[in-house]
Amino acid sequence: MLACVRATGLKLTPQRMAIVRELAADPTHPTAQELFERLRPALPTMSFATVYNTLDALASAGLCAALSLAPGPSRFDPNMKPHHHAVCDRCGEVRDIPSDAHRAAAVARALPAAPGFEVRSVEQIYRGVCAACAAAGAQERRPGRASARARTS
Amino acid sequence: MLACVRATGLKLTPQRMAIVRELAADPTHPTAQELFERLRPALPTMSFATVYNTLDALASAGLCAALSLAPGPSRFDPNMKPHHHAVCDRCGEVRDIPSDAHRAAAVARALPAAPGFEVRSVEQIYRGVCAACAAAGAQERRPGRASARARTS
DNA sequence: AGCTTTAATTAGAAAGTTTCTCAGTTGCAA
DNA sequence: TTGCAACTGAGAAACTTTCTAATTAAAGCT
Repeated sequence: MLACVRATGLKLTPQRMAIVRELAADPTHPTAQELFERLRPALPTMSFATVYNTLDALASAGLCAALSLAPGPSRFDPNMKPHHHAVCDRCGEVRDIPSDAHRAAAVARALPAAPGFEVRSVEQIYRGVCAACAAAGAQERRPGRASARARTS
Repeated sequence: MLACVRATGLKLTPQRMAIVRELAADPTHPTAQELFERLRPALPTMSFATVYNTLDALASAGLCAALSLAPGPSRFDPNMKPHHHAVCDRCGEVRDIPSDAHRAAAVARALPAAPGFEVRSVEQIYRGVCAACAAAGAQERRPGRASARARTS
């Protein structure tokens, strides 16, 4: 993945290398804040804005994806192969779900309900409760910004 | 819908009636800010927090859905029937897409890739460019928080 | 290696979004 | 009608993201 960064014209700085390495190794879709805190010991002078800038640059270059699937901060996904996501309404955890290859072929088909809308990708969102939250019981809620309203559609 | 508000134990205040009426009549998935500004002429003393509180209460009661499908503020959806969404990567517009009834039956099926995850709903997200943005040309971007990184997966 | 160009980094401020506090008000069940 | 619990309004606070300006550093070329 590091080689890809160069290939897109982005400069290979130590901060970027660290961010890319950390993100590529992490399947849990970390937030910018989480990455920042994990990297702070190694790069104590790195600015928080650099994490945002870098993730934004990576996403713009098509090297990672920014996910906004639930309230709260964006999460970043190093997996650029087509796939779906399972989102926990309690803790906000996002998990990859491999997509059936045959269904991915439906991408770019016109939407009868939205004439003129040019579809570039289709993803499926499975909303529910992850195993950990289910085990923790019904009274638990994730700290901070999540609440019952995290449920959508 | 107003009757439903009472039915869930929520009190029927003038503010709530106005918010519910405005939201129910609007298929464009308005943000809290948009609703607040539209209602301000009629309810000039209403607080912005009241709009958030009310929408949160409605969503918790299952009378509307809070959508977080793209960067930027949450959008609210009065349509509680199962359906999908088309999201414009440029302007952030969200449009309803009716769901095939037979596919909705797949809800609650276990996910082999995420054992223990209890699926409560499945929705499909079509990402792309809406007709208006496509007509406006490739150089246009939506104001504020959107950018190329709005693309996900 | 040194120079140049250009992009990236830092730190902090600012903007935007959402939640919280608390005093005062009001819907509504009894 | 009365009392209680829930709601509202106003502002502050917390959180997320973007921006600014000055400095620093990477990449390509000699």
